[in-house]
Amino acid sequence: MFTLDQLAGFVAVAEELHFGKAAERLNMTQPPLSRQIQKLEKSIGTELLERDNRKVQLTPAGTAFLDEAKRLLALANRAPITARRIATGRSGVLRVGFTAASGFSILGPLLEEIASILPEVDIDLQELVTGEQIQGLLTGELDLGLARPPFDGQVFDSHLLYRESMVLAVPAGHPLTDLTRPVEDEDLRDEALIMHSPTQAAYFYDLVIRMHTIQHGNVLHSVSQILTMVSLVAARRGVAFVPHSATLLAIKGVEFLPLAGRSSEDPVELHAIWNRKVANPALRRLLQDLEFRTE
Amino acid sequence: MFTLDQLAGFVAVAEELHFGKAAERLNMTQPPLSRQIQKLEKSIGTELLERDNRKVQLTPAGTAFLDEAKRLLALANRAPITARRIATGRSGVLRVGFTAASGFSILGPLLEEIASILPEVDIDLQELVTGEQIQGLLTGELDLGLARPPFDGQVFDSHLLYRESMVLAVPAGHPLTDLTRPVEDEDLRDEALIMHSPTQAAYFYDLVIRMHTIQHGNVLHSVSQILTMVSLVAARRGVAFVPHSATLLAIKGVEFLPLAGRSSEDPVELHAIWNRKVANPALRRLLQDLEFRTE
DNA sequence: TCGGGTGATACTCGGAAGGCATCATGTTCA
DNA sequence: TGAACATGATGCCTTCCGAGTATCACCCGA
Repeated sequence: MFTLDQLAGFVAVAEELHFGKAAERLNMTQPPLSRQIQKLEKSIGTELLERDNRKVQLTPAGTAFLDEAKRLLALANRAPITARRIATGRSGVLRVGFTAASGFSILGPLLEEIASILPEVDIDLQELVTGEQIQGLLTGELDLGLARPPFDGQVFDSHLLYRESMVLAVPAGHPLTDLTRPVEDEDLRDEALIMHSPTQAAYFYDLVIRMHTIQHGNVLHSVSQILTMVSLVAARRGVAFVPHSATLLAIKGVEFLPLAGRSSEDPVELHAIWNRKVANPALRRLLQDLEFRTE
Repeated sequence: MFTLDQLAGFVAVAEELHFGKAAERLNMTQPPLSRQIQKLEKSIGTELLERDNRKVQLTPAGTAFLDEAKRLLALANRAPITARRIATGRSGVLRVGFTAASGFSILGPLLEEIASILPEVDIDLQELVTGEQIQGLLTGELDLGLARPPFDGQVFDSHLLYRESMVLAVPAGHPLTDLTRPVEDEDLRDEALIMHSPTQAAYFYDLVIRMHTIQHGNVLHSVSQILTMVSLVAARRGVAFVPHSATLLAIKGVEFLPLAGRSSEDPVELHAIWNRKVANPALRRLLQDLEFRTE
């Protein structure tokens, strides 16, 4: 049987793809690390890494094993924490990731609901973008995420929490506020636009691109946080597409206008997502009580 | 950090509720087991077992930890097995590229055969032209291609899957359908011809150029997809040389006529090709079982 | 009070793991 | 083309961990 140290060694090498750097990261020298990996491979019964004298690569088996090793280590890290929590009278921890935007609206009520179902469970909250949440759910550092599509249905199960419309954030007193009808794309032809980052906020970026005709010359900034966008609007730098829940932000000098077209059909989705391999007993109980489907 | 042996020790004691019997089950003596548990508790930071000199009981923290420990051990047992399965090719992913034309005919049966040889291997299919397949095989993004010559025999190994003839696709009711003999090049002197793209479908283009005398003034379109060609024929835009397997396309308003000369000698080849440096164990197993030659 | 049962402790020894020095091999650049 | 460099593997030494044996400490019942 292998040891957890060997797993940690393997993960380090698999991530660095370099024995020396991995050894450094593990605060040890390279030779014992080499031997660790050799022993691990021997006890597994198959090669995990392919090393010619120039570079290190994962074999297919190694790729799969890396996944399992990470999960194992995450579980091994979490188990003692859970035990200690229980020993001190609480019954566990639920680590929840959420996107900033979900914090404006659903997070509060959801937490209250969780607290009523699992009164003795500590809830550990982290604001993370969807990509980071998915990473966390994979490694077991997170139990539940409040995130936006897309995510891999093979690995994650999910539950649609709610849908909302997009609205347009404009500075107070802006000419568009005089309109008595929803804002059309045409109206924005000459407006400076504060856009979402296509990498950091891909979901919103894609949504807006899909539903609206954007004059690219008008785009001023690419930002990843809704709050930042609204702040920039308040600073009269331009207008911005934001989810309806952003109207709950009481920021002075910003008004929110309805949009015409498909943006009014609640296209913005927020999902609760979790790893299908639910490891945390508190989460399992929560999903049952909330009647989210699980398997 | 604790060790997996300590976990196994803890699980044994937790299930037996007796150090001596647990030690026996683990093929060891009782004293080291006691110390194992002590160390485990120390590294966890909390008591897991309550022992007075008469009996052993789980603490609440111990109960929760037992759950996690079992899960951990199960995972630790399974991970090497999974890795070995992948290494021996019994499990994993096989990425297969295929040309659209091969999809009409051989792809279905081939997939069935692969599925029967490698029932637990996921097959990832991508429709790609030969050039893209070769690229994918080089970068390792593809394991197996169903493609047409030419390709570099230094780098790729291949196996001829089948040969077929070229036929002529003509609109229904076209005068040529009245012929009782194969179509000669002469017959096409005044026909509008839908040709293959010399860049995107070089294989077919070269084949036709080599085997037939084409009146270049007659060429109407250069397209890369067999399906597109047949559709254009159906739209009565002209006639087209297509591989025999295209007759399997049930497109209305198209008839297929035999060709005279070398085109009737099955000149169209479809090969399975793969990188000589087979990296994917699933592929290695497949090639062996299909008795494709490898080195 | 004594004997049986049970978990903890003391001591010893073998093996495993880490560090240092060095090797083997492949790459790069003058 | 050859010398310096980079990188993973090996040999050797030392340390430390863990298992075994023997024994202790404690509780219980007769």
